Amino acid sequence: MLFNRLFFDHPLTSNAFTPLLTDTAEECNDHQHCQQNSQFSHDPIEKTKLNKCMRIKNERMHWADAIAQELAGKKHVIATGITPSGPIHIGNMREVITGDLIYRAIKDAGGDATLVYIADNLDPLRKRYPFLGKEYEKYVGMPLCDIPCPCGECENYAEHFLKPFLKSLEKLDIHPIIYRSDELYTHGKFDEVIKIAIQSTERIAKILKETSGRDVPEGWSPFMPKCPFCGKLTTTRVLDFSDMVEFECECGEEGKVGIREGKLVWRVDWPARWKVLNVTVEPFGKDHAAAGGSYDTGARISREIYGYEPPHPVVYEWITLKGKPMSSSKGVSVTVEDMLKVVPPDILRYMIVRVKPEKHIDFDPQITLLQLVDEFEELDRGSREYELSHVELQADIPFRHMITVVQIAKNDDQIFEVLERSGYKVDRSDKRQVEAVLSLASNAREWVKMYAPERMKFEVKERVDVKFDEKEREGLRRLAELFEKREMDAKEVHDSIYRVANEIGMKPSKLFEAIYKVFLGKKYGPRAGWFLVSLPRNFVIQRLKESQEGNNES
RNA sequence: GGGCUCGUAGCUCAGGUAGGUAGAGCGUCUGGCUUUUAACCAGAUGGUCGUGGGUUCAAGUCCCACCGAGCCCGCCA
Repeated sequence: MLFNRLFFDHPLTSNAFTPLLTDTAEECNDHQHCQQNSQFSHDPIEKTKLNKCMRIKNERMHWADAIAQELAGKKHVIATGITPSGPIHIGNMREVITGDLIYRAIKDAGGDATLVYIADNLDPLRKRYPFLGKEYEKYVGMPLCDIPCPCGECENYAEHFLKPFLKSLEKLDIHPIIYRSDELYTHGKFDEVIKIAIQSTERIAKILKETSGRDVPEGWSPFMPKCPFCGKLTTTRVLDFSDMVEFECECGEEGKVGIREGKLVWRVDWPARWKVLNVTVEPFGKDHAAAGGSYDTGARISREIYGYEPPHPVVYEWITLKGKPMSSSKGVSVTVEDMLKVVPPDILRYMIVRVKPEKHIDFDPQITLLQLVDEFEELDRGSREYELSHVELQADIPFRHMITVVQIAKNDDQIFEVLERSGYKVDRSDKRQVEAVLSLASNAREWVKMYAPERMKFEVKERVDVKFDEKEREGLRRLAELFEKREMDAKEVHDSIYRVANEIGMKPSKLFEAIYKVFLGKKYGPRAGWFLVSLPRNFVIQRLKESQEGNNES
């Protein structure tokens, strides 16, 4: 970043062709010189030196900044969009996060940008998905915004899936201007582009044929009227157009509707939208990117029909779930909502931030996810990755520790007590802090429930139900004494365990096992020192003493 | 059949529009802290850059061919 600014802030001077030789990049103060000269010099040694200098600009730059740099000098509208035909999963989410990152990068570079999200709620329901009841069969072909909500509580089908998604956007600190396509159409924003499309039917058909190599069917129209009788978009055929669209429908009816009663087919809708919203940057999945795919046809329609330069494409790869492509309809998916139940939002952002859009991501909610969390928490707070991932108001408590905490605490109050004892201060009068902590705790609790391997799960037992041998009792007794004597911090406790074991000639591992058995009834558990100080001190003392009861007393 | 994207250390990835001595994190190993337990510190280890050609004084980087993975070309976003 810094190097880049230096590079670009340097004006080209009049003696640009004077060789400027330096041994190290730091010594060079005018990279423009080096750039020019490396191209014209024929002396290999000189070239080497010059190029070495130029190399400096190849220092790590985040992909979002690189895109922003490429786009510099113009006002931008970044358009994202997802069809709310089912639960929106994290694969879909890549589109919006990618857009947001570019948006932030442009802003950070001092540019002007707007982020837009378009909910394609006018798209027809393609089929009755497995998660829908039989009664939905009759809605196939109707716009999503005209179909009743599955839970009966939202305005319509589209809103049902949109609501949790929009809420997730908030959590992810993504704030696009939100459009719903039914509003864009019915409010007349698309009037113009629809008219042009219908009038250009022949030319559009030709473009589609030329780019995708497919003949469009007889009587094809870029506009799908919505049949006022059966409410469907997919069953109508356009017969004629003057001011109104004349159509016939498979339901047997025919008639005329206005151009606000319907929708452009996807391949035309896309470029039309670019024109209407002045879109200049468009992230999209690789499915649209192939030759003859919808970006190709869209770009031509945009130029040739709408006279609009198509937006800068940003192609992103799919996110797979343990190797399988995500698909809500096949049940192979993790919804954004679900993921945010399990990890804080910055982790989801980081997952997208850390790799270039064209890189494929395989998602595994179990251990890999935890590694992702660790990696993020270890990240240098000043790094660009951290900056781009970071979401305001995040509790600064390691997730792994929280996993221990929530398994000790029985309720919200105890969470704060446990945190306090283990050295994390939370100002409980600060509502936002409290909220942040509870939200992280809820993530951890959910993660344990859903994905934790057995080894990481534990429960503090109500009573000791294990008997110990003499050595073990001795070790535990001495620990109890230490706890009684004074308060210790986690490290001290941890050290004491080793010391006590050594004092009585016991293998430390045996003492650790005994401790875990006393409290958890298992031979292993979270790091002992940190675990023990998380518990109430009196309880620890009492429990250690209880371990003395049993066969040696009788 | 046509096309798009990806292939760099054991793993995850930088090295994107500028050819110039192959990088980071994690892991692994070693050493240290009277210390294997879900810890910390220090150091070390690690790659014929998918393969084969070509251009060049110089190629992970540019060109061609091939291999492997995924996807698109069914108007369906």
